[in-house]
Amino acid sequence: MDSIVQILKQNNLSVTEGRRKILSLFLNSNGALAHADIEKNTHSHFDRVTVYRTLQSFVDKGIIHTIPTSDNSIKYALCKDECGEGHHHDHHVHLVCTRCGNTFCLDNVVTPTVKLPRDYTIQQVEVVVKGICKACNNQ
Amino acid sequence: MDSIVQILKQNNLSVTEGRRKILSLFLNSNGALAHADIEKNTHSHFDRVTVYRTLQSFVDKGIIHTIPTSDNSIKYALCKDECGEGHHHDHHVHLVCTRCGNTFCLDNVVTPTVKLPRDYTIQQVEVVVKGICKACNNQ
DNA sequence: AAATATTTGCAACAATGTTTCTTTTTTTAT
DNA sequence: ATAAAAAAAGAAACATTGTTGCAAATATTT
Repeated sequence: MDSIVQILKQNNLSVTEGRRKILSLFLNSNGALAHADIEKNTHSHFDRVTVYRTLQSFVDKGIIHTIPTSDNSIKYALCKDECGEGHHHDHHVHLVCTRCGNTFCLDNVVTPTVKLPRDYTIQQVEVVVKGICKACNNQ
Repeated sequence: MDSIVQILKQNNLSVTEGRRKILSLFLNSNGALAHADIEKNTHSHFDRVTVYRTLQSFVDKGIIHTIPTSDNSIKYALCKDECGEGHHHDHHVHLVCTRCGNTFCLDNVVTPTVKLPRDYTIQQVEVVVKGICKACNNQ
């Protein structure tokens, strides 16, 4: 069985054309995708609402996660295995390439420990690095 | 001379009612503000466009900086002295309180060093911590 | 293959952000 | 202090992004 179908079934999502297509976009992209990227890649074959709902359900199931940005466009990227429904473990660093504009999850870079004063409680740490990605640096 | 007027003049911005008011909101708020917060605090006394333009000019001049979020609402906070026109040095950590919803710049917490593989270049590191702020923890 | 459950697409709406142009306000120079 | 020049504000129109309710279509279960 197709690994795309497998992922959907494992997460109790019915297998529909839209979900298959959108999930495959994530699997075949090494960078993060925004709603607009998906619209573009599918040539708006799916209703905008469907795309929003699909992304939301993928987030809910822990298949993808959101990446914070400063430019009012939520980006989404595949989660690694440790993520599941209701709990995300995104202990990796995100890189926004200022040359090509793509966003990547640096899965091998561990989020550094942040130490806050005693009267704060840490729940989650997000690190977004702006810089130049591998591909852009090597060209 | 009023410190608000002083800041505006130092940055070659003409002193208008809107800019004075919006800058004072930042000076009197310990957390970050979003466009909507400013609208609320000014009772929409200024045109929406004016607020957008004012925020943009403050960012351009290095008076405030944006904070990345995952929820499509750009937050702005005052910059410390090291920031100037064209270059921001936001080497501090941002805390989003999951209880009160406010966002704070933790100016005394130093951004941890992130080490990337050799073929990446780091330009800026943003750290956003989700957790509980001081005030919420002490109540 | 039929019944049930789920998802999709559509329409309408709400919020957020941008652009152009005219009027008003601020600054500069006299 | 005032007139000229420069800058900013406001208004209108538009673009983009995201949400909700509902009927039609598709997927799953039996």
